[in-house]
Amino acid sequence: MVMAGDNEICSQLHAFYESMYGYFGPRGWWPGESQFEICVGAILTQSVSWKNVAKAIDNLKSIGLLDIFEMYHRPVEDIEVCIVPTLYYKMKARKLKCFVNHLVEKYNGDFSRMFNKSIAELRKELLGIYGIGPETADSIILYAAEKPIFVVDAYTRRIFSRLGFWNEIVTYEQMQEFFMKHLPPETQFYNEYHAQIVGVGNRFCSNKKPRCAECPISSKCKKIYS
DNA sequence: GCCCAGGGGGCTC
DNA sequence: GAGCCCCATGGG
Repeated sequence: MVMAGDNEICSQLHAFYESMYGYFGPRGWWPGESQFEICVGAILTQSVSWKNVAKAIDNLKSIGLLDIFEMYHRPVEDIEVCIVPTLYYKMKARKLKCFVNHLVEKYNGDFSRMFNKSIAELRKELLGIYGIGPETADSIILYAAEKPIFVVDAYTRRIFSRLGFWNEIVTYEQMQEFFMKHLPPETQFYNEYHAQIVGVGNRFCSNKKPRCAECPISSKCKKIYS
């Protein structure tokens, strides 16, 4: 972790945000027309880019499976064929089933009931569902439940290690605490901040082909990869 | 042909 | 509780 003062870190984080927002504009996250679609997307995007998830979501929609009770009643094989593009499709179909089972059997499919609790309680509950780890739980809390928790991911790890804030072996919780300590807990701000980071990660900061020269925050990077 | 992609579960020690 | 392997496809 860096040794700079908290105030300095706060200003740096805000400056990064301004640079990214200036480049991309509002990103309108999370893509999804319903809370259920957001949750499905959060599970499907595990370890895969959104492009593949979009195909899978379209497939699910086309046969009416992007519906809580439809997904609850239909066999897992129906889900599998729709989500092949998202990698690990057999496991992810099982994960979707576990999530929808929980939602229906405990809350009769009512998200407002499921989300009507503190962030800490909701997070603990989500982490108890098969297939939901820290990042997926936090994505659901922020984007579906609209409660202020900062979502971090592989892009956050990579970008902020290249910016010099930590090394790559930092834990998920360390990264999350870092942002939540230095940024005000506002749902819409956390929403947009994470969306901006993913934008930068996608376009400029891949492991294969970094494009630092065009990246809106690369001038702050300590390490430049060519 | 090879590498890697926005995680998470399960096992080992 | 860290360190591995597994899942299993598609694009650059």
